[in-house]
Amino acid sequence: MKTAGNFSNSITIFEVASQAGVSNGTVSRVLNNDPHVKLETRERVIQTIQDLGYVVNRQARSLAGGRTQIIGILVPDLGTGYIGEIIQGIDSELQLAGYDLMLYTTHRTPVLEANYVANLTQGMVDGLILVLPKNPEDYIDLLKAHHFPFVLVDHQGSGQDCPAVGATNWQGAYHATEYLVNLGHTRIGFITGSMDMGAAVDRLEGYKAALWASHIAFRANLVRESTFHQLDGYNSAMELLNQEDPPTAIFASNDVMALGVMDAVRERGQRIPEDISVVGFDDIPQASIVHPALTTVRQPLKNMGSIATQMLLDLLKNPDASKKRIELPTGLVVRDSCKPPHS
Amino acid sequence: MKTAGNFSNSITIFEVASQAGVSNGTVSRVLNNDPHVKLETRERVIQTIQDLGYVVNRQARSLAGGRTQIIGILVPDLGTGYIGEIIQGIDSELQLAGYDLMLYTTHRTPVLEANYVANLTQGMVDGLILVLPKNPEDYIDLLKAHHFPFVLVDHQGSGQDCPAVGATNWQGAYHATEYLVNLGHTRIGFITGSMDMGAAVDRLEGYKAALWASHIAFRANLVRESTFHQLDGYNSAMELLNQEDPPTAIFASNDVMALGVMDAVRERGQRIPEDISVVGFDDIPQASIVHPALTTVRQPLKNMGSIATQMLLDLLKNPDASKKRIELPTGLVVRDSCKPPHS
DNA sequence: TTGAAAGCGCTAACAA
DNA sequence: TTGTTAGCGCTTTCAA
Repeated sequence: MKTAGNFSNSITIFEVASQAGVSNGTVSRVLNNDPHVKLETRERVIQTIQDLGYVVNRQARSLAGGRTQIIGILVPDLGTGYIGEIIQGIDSELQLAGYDLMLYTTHRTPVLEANYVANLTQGMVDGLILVLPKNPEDYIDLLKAHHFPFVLVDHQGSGQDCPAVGATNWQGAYHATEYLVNLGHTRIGFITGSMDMGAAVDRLEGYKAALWASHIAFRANLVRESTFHQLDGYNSAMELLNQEDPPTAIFASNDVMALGVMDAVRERGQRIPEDISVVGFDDIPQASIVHPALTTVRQPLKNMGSIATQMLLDLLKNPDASKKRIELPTGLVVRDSCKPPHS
Repeated sequence: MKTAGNFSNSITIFEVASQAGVSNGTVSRVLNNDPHVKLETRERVIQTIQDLGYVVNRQARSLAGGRTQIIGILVPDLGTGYIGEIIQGIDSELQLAGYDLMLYTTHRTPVLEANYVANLTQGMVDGLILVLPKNPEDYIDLLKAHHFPFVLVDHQGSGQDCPAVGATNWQGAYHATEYLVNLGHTRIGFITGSMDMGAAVDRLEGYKAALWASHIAFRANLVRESTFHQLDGYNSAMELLNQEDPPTAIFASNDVMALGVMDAVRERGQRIPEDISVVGFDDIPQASIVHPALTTVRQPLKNMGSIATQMLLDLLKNPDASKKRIELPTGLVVRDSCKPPHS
């Protein structure tokens, strides 16, 4: 069955060749920047290409062993602005380099993730960007063994030594906690993310370290293990605030949970920041929109996306490029959700 | 140059054929659900496919005139949750049907848009979903002439008679305005979207109709032409509120602008909803998060995405399927941003 | 510096 | 019902 859709009038490399009075091989060389073409010939071919409005057929190129000029990207989902920001960074960089983007959502299903990886690497894409992969161990070895170019975004590669870009989670949490301490808070609640993710662990450690540096004793009852989701942020905050001697400030491991915390505080009839200070992590678009605007640790999400892409494109050009992990600095964005505690 | 990345051990249709003791043609038939295969043979082939872990090479299939099982989707950008919601609907439906998704962002550049369309239709994808296209006139005729399957999302095809899914903009605006009128408002400000988009026009008309039905005179000075962006929503609101005899309620043509309106109201030291009521349009995720939660007209974005996808897949199966426009109902979501005007 | 030609893995027409 | 084979449009050797 012939594809219903193909535009039939697409012109091929052979038409270009005959128009320009050369062979298809020469056109191909021009297309691929092969230096073995006389300048004059090259120019004539390029002119013909433009005149005819020729565009390469990527399936054919790929099939013949070339590249697809497609980068695959695996994301857990698209629900939060968080992922959207990262994709934007990836997308703009790819567009600059003339690559296309194939998007896969795994919905946090490890099986899907592994399947996609297997499929994509069969020639569907030239490289892979894995955003917040769930079980990278399952296939990273495979990817490495086959020298398939890939970059991880925002995953703490535990021991796995491979190209990745992340943010300085530990430092970010440290600074935010320090900021609250400097405001005068001593009972600072902390809500963790999913502790199976390295980023969540690092943020907790940053919090602990800042307390320690300020000679404030760590109190386990001020910490709640949670999941990065809004409702769990809400519930954790409720638990934190309902105990005797409750915290005067709450630091949530991401903005989405901080939003949940704000709901909880309001529902208890308390005010932000007068009664309770709230800090988040990520700086998603909503953070500046909520009222009061949320003080949070900024992750340079768009940057993380574009830098990961640059790393990948480098890897594509030069497979032996150094494959190191890059940590982008986080920064505290002070808005309106924190104040000194009232005695 | 051989692709650096391809997993080299990928097995072909010929290996499957020889393992199963049939010809490649038969395997191909099984792969494409051709009925002309003996049941027994089919089962044997399927078994071998599974045993060998064979997956089709889509470039080859496409090149040979088959389908790619890839759907292209063109979106203006990824900045707002709005587009993300639509993509989610598309994506989940595609995943169900075993299609892959190729994502293109046009950044509202008509040139890019037209280029992409031309490229994609050269066999790169089986069908196209155009989300909020900017200048569809440029290529819709082309697509139609070549019988290339496509669906428009949320664009008012002005006269163009082609498959599309949108929402009932007129009705939504009518209801929201009516709601404000019923609360007792008579001076209702309105901020339009980009008037080159059909949806913006329809919303304005809905607003006018509701006023008319309530015997409230339309006043041009209560309307500001704007662009769907937050900052313009803010500026328009400022203008609206700074005139004498200002509105007691403002209806913005989308949520993002409504957020801008809220900023403006607050900056003027007024309260929402006590002093000024605010209504938006879309029901993006932020709408329920802001404080006070925004009363808005819900567009079933995710649904629009999935229904558009279903239409496209239908079109793929049956190119003669009816190509009509579908309007999904909008609904008013009442939250906390409106109150009767205080005398 | 160029041309000729052999595939890449698949589909689909044509035979058998 | 099945096998055979000619492409699809390109890249890339191998010769010239």
